[in-house]
Amino acid sequence: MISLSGLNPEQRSAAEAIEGPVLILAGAGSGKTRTITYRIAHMVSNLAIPGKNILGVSFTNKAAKEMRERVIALLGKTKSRGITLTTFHSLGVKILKKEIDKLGYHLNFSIYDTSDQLGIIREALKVYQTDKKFDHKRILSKIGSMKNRGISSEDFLSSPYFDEEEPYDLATEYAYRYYQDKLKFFNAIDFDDILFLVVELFDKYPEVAEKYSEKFQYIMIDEYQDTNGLQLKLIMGLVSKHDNLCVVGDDDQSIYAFRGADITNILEFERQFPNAKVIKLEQNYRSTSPILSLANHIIKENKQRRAKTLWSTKESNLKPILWAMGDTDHEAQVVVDEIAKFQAKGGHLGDIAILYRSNTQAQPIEDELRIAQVPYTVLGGQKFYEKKEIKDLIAYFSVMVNPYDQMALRRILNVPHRGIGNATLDKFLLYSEQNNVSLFEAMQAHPDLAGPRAGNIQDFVKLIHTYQEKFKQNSLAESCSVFVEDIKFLQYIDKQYDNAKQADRRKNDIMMFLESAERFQKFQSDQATLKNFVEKLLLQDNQDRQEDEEDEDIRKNEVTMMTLHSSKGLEFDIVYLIGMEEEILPHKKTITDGEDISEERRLAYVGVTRAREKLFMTFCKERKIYGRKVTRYPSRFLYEMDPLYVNQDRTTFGHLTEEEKEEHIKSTFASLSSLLDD
DNA sequence: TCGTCCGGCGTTTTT
DNA sequence: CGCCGGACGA
Repeated sequence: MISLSGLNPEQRSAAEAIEGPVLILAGAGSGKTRTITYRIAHMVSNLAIPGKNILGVSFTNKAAKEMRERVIALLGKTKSRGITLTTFHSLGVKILKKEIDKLGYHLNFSIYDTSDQLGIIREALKVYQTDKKFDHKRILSKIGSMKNRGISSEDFLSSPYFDEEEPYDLATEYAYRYYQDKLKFFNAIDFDDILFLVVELFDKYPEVAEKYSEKFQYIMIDEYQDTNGLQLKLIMGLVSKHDNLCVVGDDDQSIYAFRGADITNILEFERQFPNAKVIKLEQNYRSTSPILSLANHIIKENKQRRAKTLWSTKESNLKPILWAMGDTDHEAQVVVDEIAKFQAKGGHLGDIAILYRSNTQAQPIEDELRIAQVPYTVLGGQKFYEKKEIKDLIAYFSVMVNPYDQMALRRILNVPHRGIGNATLDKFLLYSEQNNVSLFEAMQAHPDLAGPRAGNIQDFVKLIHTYQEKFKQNSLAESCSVFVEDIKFLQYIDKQYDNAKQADRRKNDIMMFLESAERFQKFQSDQATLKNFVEKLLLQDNQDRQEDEEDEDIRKNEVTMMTLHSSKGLEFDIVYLIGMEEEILPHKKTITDGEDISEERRLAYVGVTRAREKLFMTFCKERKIYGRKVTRYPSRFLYEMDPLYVNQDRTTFGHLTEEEKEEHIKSTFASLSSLLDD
C-alpha cells in the first residue's frame, strides 16, 4: 500500500484522478514529479493496475530517468517492472522497430542527425539548380517544421504553409521530396520522422494504433506545454481505445515555440478532451515568498495563460536584488567577487547558478571565474557523440547494421585513408543511381568499376562483412575494441593532428567510447546488440555515463553556468540572472521582428523561479556588441517587476571599499540596509 | 586534397 | 570583433 498522505490536497487529487482525461497544471516548484510518481505508484500498488499498462512520456532522457528512479524508490524494483517510462523519441523508435516495414522501410533503419540531413539537402539544391543561393539550414528547418505539423512532402504543395511566390518555398518543395526519397533509399529516418512515421503508421493502419492503445491503458505526458502538433497526433493514436490521458505541464514555462512547441495544446486541452479534469498545483515548495511574488508579477503580464498564483510558506526578508553594472567585465567582476566571498565563508558552490539568455554572455564570466580560481562548469556545449572521430566510428557501425546507409558509408569510405577518393566514389554513385541498387551493393557486386583501385573496394567490402559476422558472434565491447585496433584508428588520429595534445584528447574520446560500449553491455546484457548500441548513441541516451552514477545526488563544489532554456526543471539556492537588458531579454530578434514577447517573459519567469533563497539580477549600462561599445537599457521586464526588488547601482560603488559601499547603500537605501550582510 | 582568403552574420535546443 | 562556410587556387 502506498500512502498519499504526504501529498497536499491538490497533489493528492491529481494522484487519484486515474480515469479519463486529466490536466495537471503544475506551477514551478510545485512538486510535479513527486505528484506523478505517486500517481503511478498509487495505480500499481493500490489499484492493482499492471505496470505494463502504464506509459509515461517525457522529452529528455534525463527526465525519463528521474521518473523511473523515483517510481522505483516508491514501489521497489519488482513492482516497477513493466512500467514504460521513456521519451517520445525512444517510444517512437520502439514502435518503428516492430512496424516500420509496413511503411516500406527495413527494420534495421538508420537514424540521421543534422549533419546527415544537411548533406542530403546540399545535394538536393545542387540538383535543383537555380541562380539564387539558398540557406541549407533554412530549407531543412522548414522541412522539419512541416513534419512537426504532420505535413508530408506530398502534402506540402497544397498546404497553407506553401507560397508559390516565395522562392524558398519552391526550393523547399523540391528539396523535401528529394530528401524523403533519399532517406527511404538509404533506409534511414531523421529525428522528426521518428514521430512522423509513427503517426503515418497509425493513420494508415488504425489497428496498429489500437494495439498500442490497448497495451497502454494509462498514459501520462510530461512537460505538455512543450508538445507540438505531431506529438498531439501521436497521443491521439495512443488513446484511440480509451481516454485515460493525464498531461502535466505549465503553460508559463513554455519556452520552446522556436522549435515547434505549440502552447495551444495545453491552453485548449479541455476543448480537445471535453470532460477533462483540471487540477492546479499552486503551492511552491522551492522559493521564498519575495522571489515568488516577483515571479508572479512578471508572468501575470502575459495575456494568454492559465491564471495561476504561486504561493509559498517560506518567508524571508531577502528581497531579490538588481545590480546596475558598467559593462560586461564589470558585471563579471561583481558577480564573481560576490561568489568568491560566499566561497570564503564556506559556502557550497554547487548551490549557485549563473543563468543567461544566450551563450555569448558566458565568456566574460568564465574568464573572471578562472582568474579568481572559482571552480565552475558550463552546461551545454559539444555533445560527445558529435565529435568527429566518434561519429566516424558510429558511421562504421551504422553501415554494418544497415548497408543501405549511404551517408554513413560515404563518411567512412576513406577514413582512415584507403585510396578511395571522390573520383572513385562518383563512379559507384552513378552506378547505384542508374541501377537503383545501394552504393554498398554496387561496390560489392562491381568492385571492378574502380579500375586499378578495385582491390581497395574489395578490401573495404570485406572489412564490413567480416565485422558484421564478428559482432554477431562476439560480445559488443570486444568487437568494438578489436575493430578500432584493426582499422588502426588511433594511429590514424595521430597522423591527423600535428598537435599532440589534441590527438591525445581525441584518442581519449575513443577510449571513452569503448568504455561506454562496455557499460552498455553490462547493463543491457542480452540486448547489447550493435544495432541497439548505435541507436542508443544516436538518441543521446547517456544514462549509463559513469559521472551520472557518481554525482547523482550531490552537486559538485562548482558554480553551474547555463542558458535559461537549459535551466528549466532545475533549482539552486542562489541564482544570478545576468543581462536583464533590452535586446537580450527580451531578445533583439523578438523585438525587431515585432513578435510576441510573451515567450521571452516566460523565459525571465523560468529564470526567477529557479532560485530557492537568493536572486540577483544584473544589467549593463554599456556593452560591446560586435566590437562596438553600445549604450544599453534595463529590460522592460524589470519595470514590470518594480518595486519587488532592491535596486543597487554598482557603477557608483562597484570598486569602493566595503566601508564606502556600506555608507553608500545606507544613504541610498536607508530602509534596506539590513541586506548588507548578504 | 588541402589550405587560405573573403564575406556574411551574429538566440534559445532535444532527440 | 571573430567564427564559419564556401569558393578558389596550389
